[in-house]
Amino acid sequence: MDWTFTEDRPIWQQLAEQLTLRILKGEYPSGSRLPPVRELAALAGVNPNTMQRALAQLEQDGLAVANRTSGRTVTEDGEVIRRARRERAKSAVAGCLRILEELGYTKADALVYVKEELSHE
Amino acid sequence: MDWTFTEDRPIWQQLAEQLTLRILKGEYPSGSRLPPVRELAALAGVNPNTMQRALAQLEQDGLAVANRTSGRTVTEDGEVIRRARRERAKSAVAGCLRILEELGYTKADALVYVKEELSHE
DNA sequence: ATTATTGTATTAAGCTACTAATACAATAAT
DNA sequence: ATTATTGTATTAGTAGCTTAATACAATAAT
Repeated sequence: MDWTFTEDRPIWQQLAEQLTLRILKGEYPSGSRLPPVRELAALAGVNPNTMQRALAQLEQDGLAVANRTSGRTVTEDGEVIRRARRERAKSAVAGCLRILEELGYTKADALVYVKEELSHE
Repeated sequence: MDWTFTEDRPIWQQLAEQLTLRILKGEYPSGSRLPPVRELAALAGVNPNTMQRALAQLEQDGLAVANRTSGRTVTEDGEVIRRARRERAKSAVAGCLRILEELGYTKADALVYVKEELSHE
């Protein structure tokens, strides 16, 4: 992954999202140790404080646990991760369907549209 | 509509999106006159400048046209509106599918998921 | 015991973005 | 000609973000 950011939102939010994605993808498996804050910050090219802010978000989400001096690990609760995965997928689909509905697409229309997009992708 | 905002993004962006949606839905038809900046601002409960900023975005998108003292109208180019509709729908679907793919869903999985969401909605 | 590592907290500075208040400019209405 | 309406521009204040520099706390490693 490449740690690229857009300018329309705080970097720490984008960092949190990308870190979360890596966990959900299994790149940082449940129970595994995350690199130190300073190292992650260097990798992403941001200030350690900014990375710290992002990691604090992950902890609030229950995805990571900080252990004083032995670093920080991904939660060992696999269910938390699976739930996060489901929620992310569900909100993505729901958000998409909401927009299509707002635009006046019927459910049937929406499905056809999704199929179409899938076909020529 | 209710002009509600979240705190994670600039209000003017949210205003622009909601105004755009109204146009795409036909609430403000092609060629029709939009309420004055100050009136829209009052309706939405924001500062006129903030609304002005949102309207500037609509003009940049080609959806609205400002006429010095005779107010501001929705573009008369229906094609621009239809294109905006398509783009909005397409990006919604594409964004959703991108997220599902990132999470490891296959295309078949994604379709099943969408169907499921549609069924119990 | 000492040292190195790691997470956390604090303070400050620079910068940008958002919002607000107000003034200005142009023209339609009278 | 005057007035009211409308879009636009200017200025300023506030808040948040990012970075930076340090310092502290806890504990694993030696």
